[in-house]
Amino acid sequence: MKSCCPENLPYNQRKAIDELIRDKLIRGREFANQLKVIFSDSIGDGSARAEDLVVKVVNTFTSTLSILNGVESDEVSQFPASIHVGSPCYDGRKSEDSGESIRSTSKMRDRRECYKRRKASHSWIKDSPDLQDDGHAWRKYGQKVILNAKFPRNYFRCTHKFDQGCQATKQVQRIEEEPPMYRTTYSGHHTCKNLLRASQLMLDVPGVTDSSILLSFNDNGHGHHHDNITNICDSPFLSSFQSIKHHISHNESYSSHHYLVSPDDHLSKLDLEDVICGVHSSCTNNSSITHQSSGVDMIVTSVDSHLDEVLAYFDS
DNA sequence: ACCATTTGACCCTA
DNA sequence: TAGGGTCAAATGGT
Repeated sequence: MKSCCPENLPYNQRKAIDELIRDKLIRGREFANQLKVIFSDSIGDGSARAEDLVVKVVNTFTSTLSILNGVESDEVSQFPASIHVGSPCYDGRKSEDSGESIRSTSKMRDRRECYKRRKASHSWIKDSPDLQDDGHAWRKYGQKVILNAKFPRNYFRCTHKFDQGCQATKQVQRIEEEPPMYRTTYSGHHTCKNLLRASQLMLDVPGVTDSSILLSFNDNGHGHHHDNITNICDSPFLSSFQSIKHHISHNESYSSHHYLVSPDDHLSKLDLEDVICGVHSSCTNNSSITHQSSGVDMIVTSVDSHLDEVLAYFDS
């Protein structure tokens, strides 16, 4: 399966057009988000329905961008099966063949065409002392011994990769023996129907629905490309979380790099789902996700009535 | 029988 | 060419 662009175009031109499409989609989503804010400020049945439609538009942009980010600049794309029926990469099940090696067969060419290494951007890291359920259904597809690492790395893809074309993957690696610590690297956002389960997990916890959520950011110094981020809105991290970006760019910070999201902000389930997918356990613990290329941390904390204590903790 | 995991092979990127 | 991400046949569990 090729890029979004006509195959007869040179690679760099196709790449440029793909970039253009991505920019247009991002802008479209921003406009839809702004429209959503306007509707959420209005009152009445009509505006409620309109807001619902705008939410659908935003989600369409988001899932399309996820697909495009999966394609990225690769010459060969990884579009989901749902829109590319018949691709040998996405036929859902391996086609049983003779015992003949795939070498020198057409099958080998097919495999080569569908194989592309995933890009490292749009990935985020979560360290955790245990392997909690993050609310998504994962299927393990590989394990590798990693050079200079004590423990093997495990590879997981979304269970709905084939039936819904969901491109989300994660890698899990134990990084500490005692105390136990696991590093999970997520790549790609879920576009499957299971998407809401993670945020549901958090928001279903008694007492969480009526409490605020604190988003804390800090540049942990591991970034290579953007070492001096004074305005968190400029961080490439937030290009993955446009609705959060919109919210914090229109609201005052509680203190440096701390933003409070209250239930009144109309930034509940749908808007926070991407973030919570990464840190759903924040309802009981403080967990962070780290944007891999920029080195920016985002911490999501349920605040309850202890806002001052939480802020003091992060400022210390 | 069906589905998930294991594991060696394959193949891409740096 | 080494390292590591993915594939897919073999295997195991229900």
